[in-house]
Amino acid sequence: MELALSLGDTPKPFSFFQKSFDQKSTSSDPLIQLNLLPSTPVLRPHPSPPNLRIPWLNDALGVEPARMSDVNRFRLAASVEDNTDEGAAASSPNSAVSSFQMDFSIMNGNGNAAEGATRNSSRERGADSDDEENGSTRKKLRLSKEQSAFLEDSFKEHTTLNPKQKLALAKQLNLRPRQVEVWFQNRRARTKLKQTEVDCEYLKKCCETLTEENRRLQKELQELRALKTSQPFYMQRPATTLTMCPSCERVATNTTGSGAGAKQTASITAGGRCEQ
DNA sequence: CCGTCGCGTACGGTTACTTCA
DNA sequence: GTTGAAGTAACCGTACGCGAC
Repeated sequence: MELALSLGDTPKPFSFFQKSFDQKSTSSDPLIQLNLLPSTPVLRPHPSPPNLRIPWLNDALGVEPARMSDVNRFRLAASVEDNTDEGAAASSPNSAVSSFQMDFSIMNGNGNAAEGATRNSSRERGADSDDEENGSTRKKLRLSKEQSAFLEDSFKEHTTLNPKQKLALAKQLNLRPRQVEVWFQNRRARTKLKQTEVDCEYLKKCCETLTEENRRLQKELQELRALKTSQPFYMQRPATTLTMCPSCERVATNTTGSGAGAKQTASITAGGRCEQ
């Protein structure tokens, strides 16, 4: 039995980010890709919102910037300074995303406007009262489906982010770089957890197979012993040895003569292979 | 060349919050 | 309306790599 772990398509080159970011590539990132998810085309339109703009991609494609009307946009003004926690790189004039805006208004899960409003309000609350106010309480805001989907897409491209990529993503999704960072950390953890579950399942199957094989061998051994006791004339026959065939792993007799006993199992040739 | 210091980041573990049945 | 489980954003402590000194 062979159970190969194939958890996704072959690792793709990091074309997505690499295009616009430093061509020299921050090679400090080991490219280990665990694709547990079904393989998906890199530039598929779904589930990314239609007017979600990938700056380094859309710039190349000549796509118009989208307007942003999601509650998260309220963070935008602040987020520019907000990037204080990650340095000022985000406000770099060379940043490909400096003028980027996005529109999350079309989304909000399940098409449920009320739920969306609720989510948004809670998110807005969290966002508005973010780190500035009381740094003591932990705020947890739910990422929108579109934000999550976009992060997922990015994750499929690369499971780790260099600072530029992080800033760009943060800006694009109107999140703090720290949020993007945390999301990727958690996502890697989830991937690893899933991988562990898959491994466990595989080992479990292996265990079952070995148990079954053991049962079969025990039974075979028992039969051979029974055969031996029921046919005492064996003792008078020339010496017979039991040999395991290396190719088919079946027990075979290696006897110097022929007889009733030899019919029960295969015989081993000089080359050590059985002849069945 | 070697030690160490600071910085950034990844990771494992945990907590706190949200959602849903 | 309440509750428990599941999912996940956020945090903490630690380890490691890397460049500067």
